[in-house]
Amino acid sequence: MRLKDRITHESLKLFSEKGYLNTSISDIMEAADTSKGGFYNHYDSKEALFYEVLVIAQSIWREKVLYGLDEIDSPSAKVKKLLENYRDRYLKDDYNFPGGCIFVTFSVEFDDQRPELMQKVAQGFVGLKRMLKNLLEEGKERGELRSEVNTDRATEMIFSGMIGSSVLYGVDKSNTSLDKSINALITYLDGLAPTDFVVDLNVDTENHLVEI
Amino acid sequence: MRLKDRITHESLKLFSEKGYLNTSISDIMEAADTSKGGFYNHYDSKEALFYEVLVIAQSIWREKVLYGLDEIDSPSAKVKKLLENYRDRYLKDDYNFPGGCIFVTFSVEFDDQRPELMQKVAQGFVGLKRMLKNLLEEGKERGELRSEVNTDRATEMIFSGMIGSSVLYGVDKSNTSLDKSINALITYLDGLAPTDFVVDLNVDTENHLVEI
DNA sequence: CTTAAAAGACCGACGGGTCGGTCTCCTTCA
DNA sequence: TGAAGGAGACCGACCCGTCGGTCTTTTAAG
Repeated sequence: MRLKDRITHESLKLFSEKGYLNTSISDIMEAADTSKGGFYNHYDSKEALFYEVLVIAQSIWREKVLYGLDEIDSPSAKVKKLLENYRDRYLKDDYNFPGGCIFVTFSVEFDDQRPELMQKVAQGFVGLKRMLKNLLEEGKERGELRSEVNTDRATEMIFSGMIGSSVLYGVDKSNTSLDKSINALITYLDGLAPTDFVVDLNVDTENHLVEI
Repeated sequence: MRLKDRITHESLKLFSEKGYLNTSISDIMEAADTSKGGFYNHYDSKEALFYEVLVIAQSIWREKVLYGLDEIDSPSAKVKKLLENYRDRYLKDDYNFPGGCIFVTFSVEFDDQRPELMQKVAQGFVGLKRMLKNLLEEGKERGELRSEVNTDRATEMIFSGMIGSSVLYGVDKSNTSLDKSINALITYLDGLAPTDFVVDLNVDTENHLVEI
């Protein structure tokens, strides 16, 4: 692995653990086993490194979270797969993001403080939310979601649930509690389907509508 | 306002905006209009200040978020009121927390980095989650929630939704989008009630069960 | 031998924290 | 009653370490 790649990769990990502001260049130098000269030979400044790392992080995010989605036709199954990927392939990815979701870390440390950096990070959030919204809309059109489901509110639930889950995963670093919170979102999504779609809703009692 | 109170109050605000690690004592000195001597006359260290500010933040949180709950008998109405308080009285409280939820900020900057500080913050999360769980359990026992509702999953949804909402509020600082995400949680909560409880579900089409 | 990569000495700014000192106000005793 | 004394709030110069960043020197590959 070339030095430049070592620097970006170690920065990715350190930023996800400590954030950008609290990671010093000496931290990065040590992790990448290099020196000031080695670092500044490849990057003009810490901020230049940030922008490059952000782009890399976004591309890894896409590769992890959107994995296998294009092989799925059903929009609601796509959302489900996205949540599973988010849980298993992205948040649990210790190799790239040992400190949890790097975008959440960035957004918390940059708001009120570094609006120019914040903006770049926020774009990713907007994109994810729009994607969720579009998938749910399309799922509703196809009859995969009940007709009275409000897709705006469902998007809010899933989106804020994803962000909240990753914050809480950072707090306790417990795989089982991450599974619980993402699985709650998946069950919620399943619950939006029409009753004749429900095959594995796994609620306490099954299908109370029939009982009425 | 005495100097010590000015210091704690300004620290509260600065910590909520910039976090603990990225707030310097000079920032605090400037905001509280004092000097090194003035600061260290009241606090032994920056960390000692942190613990005091944390306790104050928690007591303000309780006062804001639990306001009026003891006058309510119904557990599910308590959860609803809590969410409204969280939205209107806590997150929008610019006087004390101009940077949004201080606990989220702390938890993101401390995980992987300052476990001893993290622990104190995490206790608050545990307490809130347990409170939500207990209220939903009790609501279910009283028949305010449908019998097939899984209170564990419902707790996950509301809890992670609250955390996610406050992160996203920090990102865009928009009252309307905060309202949207918290209102989605409230609507979700309403949706857990038995059908004969539903009076203002305000979904797109009303009460599809009747139609069947 | 050339040249790009990497090393590390060095710089000024700023971090948390210390310390000698001043100023104000309250106590105390003639 | 009023001057002496003492306590503690507050000030700011200073300490040492670390920050991001620069620059010259050394290394090593072609």
